[in-house]
Amino acid sequence: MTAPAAAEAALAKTYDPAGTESRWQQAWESSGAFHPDPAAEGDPFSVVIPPPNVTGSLHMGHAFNTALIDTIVRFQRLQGKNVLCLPGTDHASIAVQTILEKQLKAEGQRKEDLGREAFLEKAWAWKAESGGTIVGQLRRLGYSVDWQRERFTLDAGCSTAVIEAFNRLHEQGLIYRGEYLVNWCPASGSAVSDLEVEMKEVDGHLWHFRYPLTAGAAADGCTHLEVATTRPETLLGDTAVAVNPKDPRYAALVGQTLALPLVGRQIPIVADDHVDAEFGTGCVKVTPAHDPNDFAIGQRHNLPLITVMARDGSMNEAAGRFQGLDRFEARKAVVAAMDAEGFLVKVEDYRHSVPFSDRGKVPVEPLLSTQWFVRTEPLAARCREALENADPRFVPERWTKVYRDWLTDIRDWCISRQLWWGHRIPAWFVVSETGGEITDSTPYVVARDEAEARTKAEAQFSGGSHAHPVVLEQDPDALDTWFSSGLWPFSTLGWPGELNGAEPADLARWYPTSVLVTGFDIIFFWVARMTMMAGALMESRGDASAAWIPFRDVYIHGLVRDENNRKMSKSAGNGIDPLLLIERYGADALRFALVREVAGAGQDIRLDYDRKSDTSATVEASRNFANKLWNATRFALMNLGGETPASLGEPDPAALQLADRWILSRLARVNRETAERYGNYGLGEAAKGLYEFAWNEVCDWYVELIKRRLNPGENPSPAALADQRTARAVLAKVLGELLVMLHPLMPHLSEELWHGLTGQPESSFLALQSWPALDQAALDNQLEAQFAELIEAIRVVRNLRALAGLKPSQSAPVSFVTGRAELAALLQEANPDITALTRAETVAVLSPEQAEAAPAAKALAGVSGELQVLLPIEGLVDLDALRGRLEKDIAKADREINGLAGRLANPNFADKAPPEVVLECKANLAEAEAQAALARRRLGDLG
RNA sequence: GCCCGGUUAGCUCAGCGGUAGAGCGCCUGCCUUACAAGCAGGAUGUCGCUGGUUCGAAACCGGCACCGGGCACCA
Repeated sequence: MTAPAAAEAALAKTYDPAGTESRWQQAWESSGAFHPDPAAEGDPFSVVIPPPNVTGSLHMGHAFNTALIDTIVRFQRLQGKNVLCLPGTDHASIAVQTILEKQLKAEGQRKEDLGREAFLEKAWAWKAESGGTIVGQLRRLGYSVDWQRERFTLDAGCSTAVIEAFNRLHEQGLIYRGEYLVNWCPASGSAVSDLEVEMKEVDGHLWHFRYPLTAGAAADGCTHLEVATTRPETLLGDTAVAVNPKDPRYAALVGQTLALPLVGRQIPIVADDHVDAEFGTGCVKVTPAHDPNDFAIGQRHNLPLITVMARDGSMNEAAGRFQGLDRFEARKAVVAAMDAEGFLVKVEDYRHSVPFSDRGKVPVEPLLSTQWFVRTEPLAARCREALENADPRFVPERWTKVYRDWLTDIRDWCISRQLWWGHRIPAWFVVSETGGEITDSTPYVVARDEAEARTKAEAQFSGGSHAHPVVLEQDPDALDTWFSSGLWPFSTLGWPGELNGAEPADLARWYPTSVLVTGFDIIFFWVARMTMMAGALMESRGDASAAWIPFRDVYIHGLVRDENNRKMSKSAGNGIDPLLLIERYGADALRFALVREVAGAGQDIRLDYDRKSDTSATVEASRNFANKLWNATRFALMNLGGETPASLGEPDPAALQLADRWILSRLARVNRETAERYGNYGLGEAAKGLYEFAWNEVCDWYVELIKRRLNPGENPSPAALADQRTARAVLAKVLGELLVMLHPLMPHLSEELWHGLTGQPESSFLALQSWPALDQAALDNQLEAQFAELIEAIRVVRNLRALAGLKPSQSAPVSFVTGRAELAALLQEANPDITALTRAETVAVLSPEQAEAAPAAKALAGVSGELQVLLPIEGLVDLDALRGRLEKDIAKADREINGLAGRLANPNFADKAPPEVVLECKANLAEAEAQAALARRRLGDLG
């Protein structure tokens, strides 16, 4: 019993993806199909996936990203490349810690109650659960990644990489520690980077205050300056008022002092260009410790920094009587006090933007704090240089500018976070120097481990002797998640490897990676961080940017939006669980739907979805396509007589019929186009092209055309049997190659059907086959054009039959009239096909002369080009419908004649347009005129 | 304020110099032995507005309008 016969018996009428998908997922994984050997043959092709955060479960955006990456890597595998697709997850320091703290809070606890160690245990437990869910979801999508190489940004290997990277950057002076104004998130109790701050428009107020001059009154009688602020509580930390140096109103006052209300401090009036004389009163209160612009003014004028707020967002001792109040209460209290003491001039409603913390969802507080920073400009400069060689190459190209602009005028990156979950900073404070405590002035050493830190510290602080043992304490802070994510393309490949050893095999083989596929929303967070890190750390690979840049291409895709065009996100609560759609329609259907929607260059995709029923018409359409392929294969299995593409062999070119040559030409063309599209990130076009070829050409026409040949009936002649074999061979070839081409998009279904069709054992995989060779010789433009005419002719007949109200089962005679010998020959050759596809009683092909000579019977008539189609079925004809049809034809031809004639009548057209365009235009005009004339005559015949 | 997308059939989108397209939805007729998750046929558009370039513009250039996004930000 052959495999196909078994499959035939097993094939149900409709495709049921559930069992099929899990079966192949297990077979691929257990066989190690996607576990490549770095020593294996084939050009390397590698992708590291964007590691999803272990913050819960995957959403549709991940499914989209997965569908794109998997399509690409599966295609490259079919191209014979040595493909590595490496999976993993991200520890998402701040996001996960926020979730855990929220959980603790619900239980009435704080993390401090647990202690660091117990808290981290909880975090690892969370990671195990969420990571497991995510990995399960990725498997359900059929992701052809190497699970044996799965990584986590906080695993041992990544930790080694992070420590090494931190040390090297520190040694190169690219990491420093210092006190600066940072974005402080009171909700998470940590500093955050500029990228984690989001400006939001809020309705607030602009309070106008009067600050009195210390000197009483100036020469012009002025006794005070008026300032306006949106943040009254910060006035407690004011150390100056600034005016524009060119502002004549205040020129005389610069250098004088003001008495700061409520506080009484004397503060100077300074002149600074930052101040816009046109805005408000032209006077700005300056709070260097609580505002980035004021900080800069303070630097320029050497102003003191007075911090009036604590890290939890409450006012500190410097705030005097306001100490202990939360910042928002303090705001009210300060305003009330100012009003009471007569300093409040007025309050205006004012809409302005306020920086919010992405995670904490509260306004961030610019706060003076000692933190670790990465000096970004030298790293960015190296990346900008690389960009001159198009490293990396962005697809679509327009993202290059976004990336370059961000790398220009970049600010230093604050990398320390006051968090526990994450990579602990590999710096040790020599607390024995500062009385056992970490203060801003405690010296520190950066090292790879505590032993190395001790050696370094002893060398520095105890003269190398053990007489005065140093006491070390590791920095309690953790690193920004993106620090470890920034190392992802090489930390996952084994970097840094053994000390002084050769490069790890994976790194040597697969670095740089071939392409990074990700959404535009993390170009700054992630893409640029990776290129900057690589620029500093991959120096051993040489100076040429192509050697160290972590990916040759960056394929940027859009976001998945919901049915209301909103970005799908967990917080908005409008996410769609991919598993729901997978369960309903299958992973292949979901993947195909997502890729098919992507066609445009990186546009967002809108996935239609009915939340009441959990259905999606888009995904359903793809499911239907899967079912179509299923049935096409089922048809083949029922008609190949137990043979396979291999046993049938290549069809004999001499035996090919018209339809065979046509479909083989189309197959070759689709092969060429599809390979090109897959290779150029034209994934949506590849999907659409295959969909149309499979459904509209193979199923609708080719299969219908060969049914007759596949079933030669009782006692077939040897010629009929030979022709049956030819049709079988072509069908098997077309279907077999189509399945290979579809495999990157619909891996499970194609794998299943390919096994059914080829009878290959379970241990052999379509996923590891070769892309079908392109049959150049089969390409035939002229044939494809002719065949399109034949299809059109058949359509006209069908249309006329529909007009006549003929039942599909009723047969009717058909006549074609054409003056073109080639077309006549084609129609003759296709006579049996036409008969079959139009239920023709007889098919006659006549020249115009012959038609003229014959007595003009009442007939349905239609035209296609200059071809006339006649259905002489007097009596059955609905004359009005027929007239309507002819009038429509005439109107259409007339419109065309008008347009074409008008164009030809324009002397400029004949002079300036290319000759072939003019000729084509004339030909089209002649045809349209002939068509109109024919239709008019037929209309006249009807009386 | 600066930058980037988008505006084409009821919906979702392709087309990006030579006579307007697909899928879904809609209408009509069909259970034709692969598939009703199907087959055949059909209807549907001042291609946002406005100038210009061109023999010819949905497409190229300018302006405008509206929608979406990013960056910066004046207290």
